[in-house]
Amino acid sequence: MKSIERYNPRVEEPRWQQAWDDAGAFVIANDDPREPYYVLEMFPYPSGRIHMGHVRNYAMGDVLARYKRARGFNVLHPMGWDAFGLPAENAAKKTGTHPKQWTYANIATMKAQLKTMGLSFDWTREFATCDVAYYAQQQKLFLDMLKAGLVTRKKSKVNWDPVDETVLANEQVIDGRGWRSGALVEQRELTQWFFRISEFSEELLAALDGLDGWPDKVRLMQRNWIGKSEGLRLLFALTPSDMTLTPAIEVFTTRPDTIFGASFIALSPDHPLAAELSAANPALRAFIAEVHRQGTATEALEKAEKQGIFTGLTVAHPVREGETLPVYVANFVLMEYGAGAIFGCPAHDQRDLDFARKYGLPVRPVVLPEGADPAAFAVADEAYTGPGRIFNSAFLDGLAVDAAKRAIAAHFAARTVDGRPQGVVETNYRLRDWGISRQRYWGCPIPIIHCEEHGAVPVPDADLPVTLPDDVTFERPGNPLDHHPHWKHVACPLCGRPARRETDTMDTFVDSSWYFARFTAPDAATPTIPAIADRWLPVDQYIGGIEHAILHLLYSRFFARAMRRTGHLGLDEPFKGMFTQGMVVHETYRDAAGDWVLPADVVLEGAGAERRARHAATGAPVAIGAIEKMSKSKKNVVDPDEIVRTYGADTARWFMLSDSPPERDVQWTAAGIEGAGRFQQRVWKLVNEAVEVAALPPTGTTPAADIAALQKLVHRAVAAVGDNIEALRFNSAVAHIYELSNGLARFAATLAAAPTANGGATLREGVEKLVLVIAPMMPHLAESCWAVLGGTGLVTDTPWPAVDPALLVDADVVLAVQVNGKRRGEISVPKGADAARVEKEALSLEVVTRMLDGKAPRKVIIVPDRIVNVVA
RNA sequence: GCGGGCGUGAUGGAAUGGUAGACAUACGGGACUUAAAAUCCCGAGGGGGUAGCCCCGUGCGGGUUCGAGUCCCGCCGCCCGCACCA
Repeated sequence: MKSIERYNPRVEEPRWQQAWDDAGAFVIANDDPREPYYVLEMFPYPSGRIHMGHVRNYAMGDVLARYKRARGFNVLHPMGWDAFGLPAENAAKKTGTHPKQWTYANIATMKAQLKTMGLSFDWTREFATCDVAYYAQQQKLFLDMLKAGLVTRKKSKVNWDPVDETVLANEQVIDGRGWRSGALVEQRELTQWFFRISEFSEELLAALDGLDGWPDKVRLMQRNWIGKSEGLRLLFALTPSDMTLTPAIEVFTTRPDTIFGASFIALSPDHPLAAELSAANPALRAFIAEVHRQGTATEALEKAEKQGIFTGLTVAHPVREGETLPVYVANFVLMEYGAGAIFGCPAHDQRDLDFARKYGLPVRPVVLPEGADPAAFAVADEAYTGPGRIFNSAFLDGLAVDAAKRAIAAHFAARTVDGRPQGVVETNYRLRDWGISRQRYWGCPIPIIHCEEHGAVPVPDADLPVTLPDDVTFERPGNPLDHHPHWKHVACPLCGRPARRETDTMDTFVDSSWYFARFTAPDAATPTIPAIADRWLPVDQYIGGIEHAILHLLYSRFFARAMRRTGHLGLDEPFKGMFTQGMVVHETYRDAAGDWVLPADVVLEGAGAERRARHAATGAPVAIGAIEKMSKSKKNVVDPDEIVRTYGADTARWFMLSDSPPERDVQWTAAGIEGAGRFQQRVWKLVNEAVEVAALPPTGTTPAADIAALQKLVHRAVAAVGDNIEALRFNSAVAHIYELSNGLARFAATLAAAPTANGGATLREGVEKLVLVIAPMMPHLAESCWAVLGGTGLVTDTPWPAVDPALLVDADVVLAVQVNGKRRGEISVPKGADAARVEKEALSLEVVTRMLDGKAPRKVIIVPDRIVNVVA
């Protein structure tokens, strides 16, 4: 047999990419009659270069897209760029390159990199969110949402960096200082634009139950984030009354059943009443200022001691006649949640207990754990928050917690304070409105004009889009749009008098909250064409990182609802299936000086405990460190370009999909990628050999049983690979492909020694199917093999191989025979054999008779076609 | 603190409550080679036995079951999310 040349991906891969391009293989039409299927991977931020995390993400999506296409679907598989964001402005500050230039150059680089991976994207639908055509539509959406009452403008507290003159996200505040400037961060009240996501709190929560194509973990994270809690809004009358202040203080509680144990009231330092009182109370003023100063250091909050200051006010105890409760301002009460004030029941809330112990307030247990002695039950350092019966509580005594909540709610509903019901049942959510104003240049301008007379006026349709000016400078701190000589000076659309353009831009999360819809009609003159969007949406399978489990996915779910209200979409849930992939991790290496070393500069020797590393160039020893997420800072990165150049895209894709389950982290290793490369060569060799062996003059006939065995192997593998791809279990699909190719190779070797006509035909058929099932994962190799096999057209246009169900079942089955639950032997019986026969055969096994030692079995359990268990 | 997940050979990992370790990597042995690489074949959870076989084994301790890696309870360890949410 002639020797087979090695498969050369460097030649073959570009060739097939060109062939797909020429055939327009992945350009799809909205009106294609085939059933639509939408596969989407989270689009990348154009940071500069593709990394291995992208490779893994897109490899997974591509397998599914190609598989579904082979299954006859019209598959939408688009790609674009999440292109607005701060890094572009930082680059501008550092290198002087304009954000636009920097961003589009990065896109060009990364697109070229993606092209070498042979991904089945419909590139005709590509867009970047910084394209004017895209953000123009986003401005229309914003104005429609404003009209629909889904946008508001309100004051809110923000982290303000006084040096950079910008708002910082919580993550950008480190130890109370700006991450970039190092300046002490201030809390400022700014008027900002908000999307009213909280309007949908209940809906967003309730709909999670229906998202059964999502990981439970993500649904749970969203549930917690929305944070629903049901309780009572309760009024406490000031006593003695002071009408110059307020008649009553309002609190929110989820534990009204513990009201008899209440021993104080605490206001948030941001509570209006606290501000009012502080005017005449320097100590209180100082306390509030101190809390604000500490407030920004989020990290310190968890350890911060419960602190408070007595305001001098007291309120009447609502159920203990004649008693009063002191009113404090306390550092642990948040203004943003509930009523910004609480009542403290120290016996049954840990924070209240800590506070009460510090300020010597009474601790009165009112919930008795099941079985506890009411006379002896006491609370020391640990509050009791569990279930039980109410005691020490007059008319609530003896009730369970839930019953007591209802009873006390009814009690307060029937009473009034200041002419209002004293208690009102209320549901609260942790979810707050989404503040989208950013004092930055490289984002979507908010299409509003501020007029002294008319307030915030929407930019008229005719004046849209509001485009970003190119001539901006980044030398001065603050927002370049604000510094621009004339951009913001415009006339009021209503009165024509001088007015000021809104210079804030939108949070970049807005851009990514509806891009999936835009892909369905990327050139439309409206944000979407609803009929087309509704045909494609929801996205059948969305794939991306777990880091977006909350914000991005929640914002997108909100946007779908907002777009439905404004007539741009006909559905609520944007993503039917969601999959969160694991990270790509790699060992870290450090030299003697403690500097990180790139894996490419490291030579590894030995195995196990003997494993050593040294520097490739110098030979100096290098310490092998922890396995961590690939990151530039630790240099434990492998460049996809390098891998594609050395091994080819298919090998990189194959390695990313094999071994690790897709939801878990995958460890990149040199051995792993080499193994994947070897498999690529093995398939190539097998296909070429099969063609030669099948063409050899026959010397006999292969027994029917051997033919059937191979066919079974092939059909089972095809079925298993399909099932596994559908379930996104790519690692299991890979294992079945290995089994298939190993089986085919063994068969080919046997046939080479004694060629037959029937064997040759069966082998060829098997190899053809192998090629078709590896195609979603190694598409270039599959095309090359297909050509060798003389297949018609491109694999890309070839349907998934059919499976003969008859070949998936056996005539005979091997049953494991257990004695007392331990496997002792096996019997082969016809499939579906009756219990009597199975029992007879099992009991006649030598090992079974020996174990039974002449006694009759106590019981024989037979699971048809699976197992026999003899209980001795 | 609250919530969730995970723990299986040297390693990554398979396994609808039904033959634990599929498949791969690394390793050992062999074939081919002057040699190496590549390739192919064989071996392999631990222990015992010439062998047929036997004992032990999925973090630890219990339980349910004819049967548990899988279900339940309690620990230990690691990872992730949220975090003063009343």
